[in-house]
Amino acid sequence: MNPQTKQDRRWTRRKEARPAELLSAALDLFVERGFAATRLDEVAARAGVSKGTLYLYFSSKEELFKAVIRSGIVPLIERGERLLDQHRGPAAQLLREIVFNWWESVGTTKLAGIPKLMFSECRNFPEIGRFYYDEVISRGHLLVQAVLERGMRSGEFRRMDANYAMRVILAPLVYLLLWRHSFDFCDSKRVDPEQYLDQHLDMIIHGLGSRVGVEQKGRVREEQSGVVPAKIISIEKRGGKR
Amino acid sequence: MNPQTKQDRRWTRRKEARPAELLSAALDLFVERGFAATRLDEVAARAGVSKGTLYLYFSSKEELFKAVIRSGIVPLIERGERLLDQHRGPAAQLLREIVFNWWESVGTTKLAGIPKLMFSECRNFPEIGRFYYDEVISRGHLLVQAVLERGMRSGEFRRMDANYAMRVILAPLVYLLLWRHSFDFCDSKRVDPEQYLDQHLDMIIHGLGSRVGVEQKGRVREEQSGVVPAKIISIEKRGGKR
Amino acid sequence: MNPQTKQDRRWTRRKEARPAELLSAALDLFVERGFAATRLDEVAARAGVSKGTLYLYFSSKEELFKAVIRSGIVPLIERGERLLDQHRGPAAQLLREIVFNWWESVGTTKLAGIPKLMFSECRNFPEIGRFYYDEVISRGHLLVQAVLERGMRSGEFRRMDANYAMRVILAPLVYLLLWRHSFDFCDSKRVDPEQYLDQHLDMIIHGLGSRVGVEQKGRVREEQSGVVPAKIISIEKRGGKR
Amino acid sequence: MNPQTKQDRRWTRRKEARPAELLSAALDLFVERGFAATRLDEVAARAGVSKGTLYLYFSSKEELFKAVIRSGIVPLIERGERLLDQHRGPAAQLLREIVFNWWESVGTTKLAGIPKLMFSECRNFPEIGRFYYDEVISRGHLLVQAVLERGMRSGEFRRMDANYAMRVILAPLVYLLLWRHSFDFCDSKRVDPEQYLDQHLDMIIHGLGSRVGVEQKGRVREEQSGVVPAKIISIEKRGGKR
DNA sequence: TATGAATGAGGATTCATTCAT
DNA sequence: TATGAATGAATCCTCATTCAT
Repeated sequence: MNPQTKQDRRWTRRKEARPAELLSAALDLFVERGFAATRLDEVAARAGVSKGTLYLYFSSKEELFKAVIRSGIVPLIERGERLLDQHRGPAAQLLREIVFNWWESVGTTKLAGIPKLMFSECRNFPEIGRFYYDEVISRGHLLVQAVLERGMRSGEFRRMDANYAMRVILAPLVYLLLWRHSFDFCDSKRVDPEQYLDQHLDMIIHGLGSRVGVEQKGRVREEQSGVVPAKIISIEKRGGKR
Repeated sequence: MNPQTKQDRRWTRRKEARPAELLSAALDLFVERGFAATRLDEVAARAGVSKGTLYLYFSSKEELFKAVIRSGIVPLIERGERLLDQHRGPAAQLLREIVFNWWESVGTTKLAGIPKLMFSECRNFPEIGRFYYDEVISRGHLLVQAVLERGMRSGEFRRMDANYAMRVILAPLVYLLLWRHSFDFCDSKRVDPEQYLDQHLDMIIHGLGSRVGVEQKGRVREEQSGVVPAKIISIEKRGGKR
Repeated sequence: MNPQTKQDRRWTRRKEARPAELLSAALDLFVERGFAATRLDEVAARAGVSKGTLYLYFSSKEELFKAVIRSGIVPLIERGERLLDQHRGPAAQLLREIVFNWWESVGTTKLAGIPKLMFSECRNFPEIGRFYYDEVISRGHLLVQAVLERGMRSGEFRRMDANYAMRVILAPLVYLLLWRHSFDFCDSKRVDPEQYLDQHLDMIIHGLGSRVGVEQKGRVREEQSGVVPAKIISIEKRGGKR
Repeated sequence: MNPQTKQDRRWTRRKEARPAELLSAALDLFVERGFAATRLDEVAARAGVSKGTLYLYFSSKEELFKAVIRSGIVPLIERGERLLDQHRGPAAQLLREIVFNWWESVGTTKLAGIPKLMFSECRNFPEIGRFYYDEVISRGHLLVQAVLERGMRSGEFRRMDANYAMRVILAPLVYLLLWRHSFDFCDSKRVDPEQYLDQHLDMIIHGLGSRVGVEQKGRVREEQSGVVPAKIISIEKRGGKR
């Protein structure tokens, strides 16, 4: 490999790498500041190029924004969908796998900022919002709902409205990402994401209630004795109000 | 009382209402568009005054923003705290009460937009973020944590890390507000908030697991003895990775 | 008249005068430099306001341009059309009147720059070009054509293609304006517009031909007999080429 | 001659043609859009080269502009001057010949766009304007003036101020070019240039007046003897105003 | 207190020009 | 010689802020 070739390659790589570098810088700043408050100067500076260069690759700030979103979502859901197809075994296990898989492939990467960004901006860019909804959110919804339905069919989970249950289950996952890109910096108690996810899964599967006693069903923890009349832990729905 | 007086009074009322009208208009727009993308022109127009008038009440856009946040949070938590103090009975009941109370007093009002706003902007206004964290979030955290701890002390709830459990419980509540101010408009399935909250409370208390069989169900943790057919619903933690 | 009133009036006048001042400044610069090379800063500065003020009255550079053209053409042709309606007497006289009237009301004012501007820019702003064509040029054409036809009907002018004749007659008039806004500054010989117009009218009416013959004078119509020693001044058309 | 050589030759020809191709493309665009609104990108694209290549031949946009003008004017006038030298016969004939010659050699080529360009830009590039004035305009002026003077000396034309007459005669010629590069596209009536030029020459030579009477030919002016129904066609100068 | 005209700093975007290949 | 990626000065336009009335 002669120097010429090396040069070429570096130059070429450069050119091919540019869009990705720019998208990365833009993602950071959009997530941090929001669309409007992000200056293209800064994006360019962070990517190590001049302002003008940006326009060689993206024709406007809004196009850059769209590209950031588009480029960030491609693989997000597919992995989960594959897991759903392949998994044999308890639905709870599948759920756990999906959740931690998602955390690894999304939660620990920069892509984790995209939900924060989309929640902030989807009103200003309804078109992109809808795109994101269709490509990511609704697919995520379907995925979790499918898991729930599988569990209900098998009798592993009790019967419930899968749509609502799905939303309640997803909420803490997405919320984790939102939190980490907003108030986390105020939070005196460092939250360990995996422990948080564990807690979430645990609670979803088992609930809060302690289930001692014979018939009872919960589970028992070391310290807990407790003869608990289970009624106590059921929550009466309030009288029909509203 | 002569007409003049009446005029005066109306005028006065008007004058006194101004800041509130402005704050209301500003809240709407900040929530909808974010801080940067909100124009003071529009705020003024929506409040029915001229742009100049805004500056009689708020010395800058940022001050207006602060005022919006400040004015929006005053009563948010206090009600919950009072409930905590006064409540006697099962913790689950208390939790349910707090949740629906919060929904009524916050979720169904314009104040529901503030969390969306704060999540979007707290990185741009760390000072306000911290203020909001201290005045609202951490108090909410403490409140829920207190409920959990009460439940655990009484044996109604099983033992767990109250900090993590609290976060997992709060997440779907806040998430509901965020959703309603962002992607809700894309959502084909209209989500009924109360049903959603019901589902959330139910799942938190009882978990997903079906309680059909007699003995069935619980689960056992590694260290726990117990002859449990628990495999079915227990979720094995993945091998230590990470 | 109390001071208050005076103040008001000055203020009011100011506000009402602004657009006109801006249009005037813009016309100057557009004529001098063309659309693209005119900076709005300069327009504002020449009008004695800041850049931002411009945008209170015109929403973009192009709108300003349109407004300049529109505001400049209103009265241009009407006077001529009125003359046409009212005039009794020889068509040549009418023509002369129209020409000098036009010179006075347009040629000696800033409006004289508009044709130069439109000739330069009509390709870049075809819509405005067409507007100008419809409102000004075609009306000018019709006006002159009407005069010619009146003269031909009365026998004062000889028969000819009124469309072409009209164009040939108008050309030097418009050209005078174009010249004065372009090369005039290079021209060592100061050209007196009125003398130029005189020469034009004279030549149009009488032609170049010398009147050597004695009695000479009248005129002959094509269909009219007449033994004409016209060869001298007639120009043989070249052999059919093209 | 081996293929290599052939290649070379073609290549060379290519290389030598480059500047001309660039000038041609630049002329088109400068004429169509004006100097400021023409982008070098487009010039290069139209010439089929990259933007960088342009700078191998012209060191700046302004230099390109100058080159366009310079290269476009070389032969414009010379032909007319030669005609003047060689012509024997009536001045009117000479004039006709010059006009149609000019039309053929300039009016029907791309060079016809240059006057439009110069009229638009000469204020922005006074130096080039003066150059153009000296090299083209003033020579054109002298040429026509010479013809007129020859005609006056020979008695073919009547006495008049040759400077003004020259300008009046030239105006419709130049105007034709300007028109064809500006408003022509709006013009519902397609104008045939040759017919236009014919009409122009005819009118200049003979005037508008109908020539009745037998011997006829000229025309009569007030001061001229002759029992003339001249009032009809003479145009009274307006009373001294201005 | 209320207005709204005026301001000008700030940011998106364009494009002539440079330069490494 | 030819390329086209990169640059950054220049310019349009926005909008928070001021201020005379």
